[in-house]
Amino acid sequence: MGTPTARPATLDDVARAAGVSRATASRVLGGYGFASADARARVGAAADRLGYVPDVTARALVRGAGVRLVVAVIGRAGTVLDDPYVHRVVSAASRVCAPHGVGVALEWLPLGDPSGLVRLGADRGVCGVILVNTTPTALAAVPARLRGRVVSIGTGSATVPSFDVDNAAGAEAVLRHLHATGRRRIAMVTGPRWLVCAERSVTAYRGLMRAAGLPERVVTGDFTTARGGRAALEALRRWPELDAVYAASDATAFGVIAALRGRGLRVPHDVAVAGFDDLPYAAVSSPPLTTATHPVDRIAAAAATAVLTRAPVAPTTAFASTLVTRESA
Amino acid sequence: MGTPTARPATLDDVARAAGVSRATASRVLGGYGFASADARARVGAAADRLGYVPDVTARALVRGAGVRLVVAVIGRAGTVLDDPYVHRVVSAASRVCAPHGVGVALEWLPLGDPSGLVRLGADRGVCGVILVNTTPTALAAVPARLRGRVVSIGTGSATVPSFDVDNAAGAEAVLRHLHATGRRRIAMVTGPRWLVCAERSVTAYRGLMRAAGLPERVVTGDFTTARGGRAALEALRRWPELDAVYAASDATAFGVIAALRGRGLRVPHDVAVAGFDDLPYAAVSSPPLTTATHPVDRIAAAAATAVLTRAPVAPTTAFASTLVTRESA
DNA sequence: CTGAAAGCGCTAACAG
DNA sequence: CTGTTAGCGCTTTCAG
Repeated sequence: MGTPTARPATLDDVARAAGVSRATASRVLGGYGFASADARARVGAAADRLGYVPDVTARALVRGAGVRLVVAVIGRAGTVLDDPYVHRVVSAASRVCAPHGVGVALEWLPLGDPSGLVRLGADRGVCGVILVNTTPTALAAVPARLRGRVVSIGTGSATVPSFDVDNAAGAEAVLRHLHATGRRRIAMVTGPRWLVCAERSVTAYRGLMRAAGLPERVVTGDFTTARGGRAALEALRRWPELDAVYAASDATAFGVIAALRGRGLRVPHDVAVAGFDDLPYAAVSSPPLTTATHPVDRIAAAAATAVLTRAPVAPTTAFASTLVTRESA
Repeated sequence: MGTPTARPATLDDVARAAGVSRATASRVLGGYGFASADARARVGAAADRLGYVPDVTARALVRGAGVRLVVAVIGRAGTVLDDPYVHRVVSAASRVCAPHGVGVALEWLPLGDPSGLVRLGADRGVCGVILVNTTPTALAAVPARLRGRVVSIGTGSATVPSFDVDNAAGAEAVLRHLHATGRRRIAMVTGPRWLVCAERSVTAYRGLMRAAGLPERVVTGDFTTARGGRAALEALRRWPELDAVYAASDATAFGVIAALRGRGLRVPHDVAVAGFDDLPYAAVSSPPLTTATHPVDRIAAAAATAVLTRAPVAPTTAFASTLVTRESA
C-alpha cells in the first residue's frame, strides 16, 4: 500500500529508494535483461513499499503499443451492440485486458461500410481489434497496419485468425435430438443471412433434413427475440403442421416460444423448440430451454489473449458445442 | 484517409505539412488558445489529408489524464459482472468514452473488501471510476486521489456524486397499479438487502402496504432469475393465498413467473407479477412483463460524462422511472 | 551487470 | 497570434 503520497510513485522514486538507476529498476520490474540478485531484491522491496504501479500510458507510449482493445461488431444497425452475446464478449475481453492495464471499447461497424477499420488502424491508442460477426467485406477492409493485431470471432481470413464455436456440430447435435425424440416437421429460424458463420448451421440443417428425407423449412431471423417471434408466426402460417422449431439463437427461441404460446400452442407438447447459445437465462426460462452451448467467454478470452500477446496463433481455433437438453424439446 | 504511410501521421507531420510549428498545430487541433483563420485552415487541411488521429496515449501522458474508465461493481461474487444491468452500464459508458479515446474496464469489488479502490487510485492509467451497487463501506474507501473522478450509480456521498433512478417512485407506480387492478395480497421479492439504493423500493413497498392496511410480505432476492424463482416458492409456502408479486428487478420477475407456472399458477390470472427495469426482453417475454423503466443507459452516460469532463455536478441526479403496463399484471 | 542519454507524441508555459 | 522550450514516465540502445 505504501505511504499515501499525494502522487503515485514513479519508477524514478523506486529507483532512488532502491539506490539504483532507473534503467536497472525498469529491467527488474519489466522482467527483461539481467540484474544482480541484490538489485532485484532491493528494487522489488522498494516497489511494493511505495505501492508502485507502472504507468501503462507511458509504457504504451514508448512501446507504441496502444492502450485499448476495440471490440468491433458488424451489423445492420447500431443496436447490435445491445446483444447479450456482445456483452459476454466484452466482459471476457475486459477480464483478460485488465491485468495489462488495457481498456475495452465497443464499436459498431455498419454492415457494408467497414471504413471504420481504417480509422482504427490510424489510431495509435488502439492496441488491437476483435471483430465480431465478421463478413468477407470487413475482412478485406482490414488495413495492413492492423495486421497481427486483429482477430475474428466468426470467420477469418489469411491475415485474420478466427476463433469460433463449431456451429455445424452444435446444430447437428440439437437436430439429432429433435429427430430422436420423434419430431419430423422441423423448421429452422436462422440468424442474419449475411453472416457467414451463421450459415454453417443452416447448411447443417439442410444437410440433415435431406439425409433424413424430411422437408426443409427455413425462415430468416436475425438473432433477436422480436424477430424470432415474427419468424415463428410466419413459419406457422406456411407450415401449420409444424412439430418443432430449431432457432439459431436462444434469444430467437424465446421469441418463438412466446409467439407459439400466443397462438395457443403448448411447448414442447405441440411444438418442441430448441435454441443455440445456452444463455444463463435458458436454464430458468419457462419452459427451460433445450439448446447447445456456445462458450463465448472462452472464445473471447482466447481472442483477446491472442491480440494482447501477439503470439502466433493457428488460423482457426474451433470451440466445441455440446447439447443441453431441458424441457422445451 | 490519406496516403497509407507505414506509420500513422504525428502532430509533427501535420505541422510540417501545414508550415506551422507543432504548438500551433496542437492549439488548432485541440481547440484551445488562439490561431489565425489562415493557420486554422492550413492545419485542418493537412490533418485530414494525412488522416491524422491524435495519439490519446501521448496526450494522456502529458496531461496525467489516464486512459481507461473503470466500472467497478460491488457484489458478493464475481458473477455480478454477468448481470445484464452491468452490461448496459458498460455499453453506455463505452459509447461516451470512445470519442475521447478512453477504454472501459470492468472490475469486481468484493462486498466488504473495497481495497481494490486503493489500487485504482494508484494506477495512473485510470482516468476515473464508476461505482455500481455502492455500499457505505465502498464509499468510505474511496481514496483521496480519486476525488472528483469517481461517481456512483446508486447512493453517493459528500465526495462521490450519485446518479440513480428514482427507485421509490418507480416502486410506487407499480404497486399502485397492482392495487388499482384489485390485488390485495401482494408480496415483494427484494434485491440484495445490503444494497442501500435497493432498500428504497422496500421502504416504498412497506409504506404503501401499511397505508392501504394490507399485510407486508417480504422475501429476499438478489436480482437474479434463479433466486427469484426460489423466492417465489418461499412466498407461496408462507402465503399460499398470494395474488400478486412485485419483484425488484425484471430478471427476478422472470424467475418468479417460471416458478409460479411450475406450480400450476397462471400469470396474471391467478397471480399478477410485476418487475422493475424494463429490460428489452420484458416486452417480448411470455407473458409480456409489466414493469417500471430504469433508464440505465442515460444514467450511465451521464455518469461517464461527469467523470470524463470533470465538470462539477450536483451531489445527486435522479432519473425518473415510469410504469409500463403489459400483460403480466 | 549497470548507468547515462535519447527519445515515444503531445501539451503548456513563456517569450517573442 | 506564433514559435521555443521543457517535460509527462517509461524503455532501450550504448558505453562503461
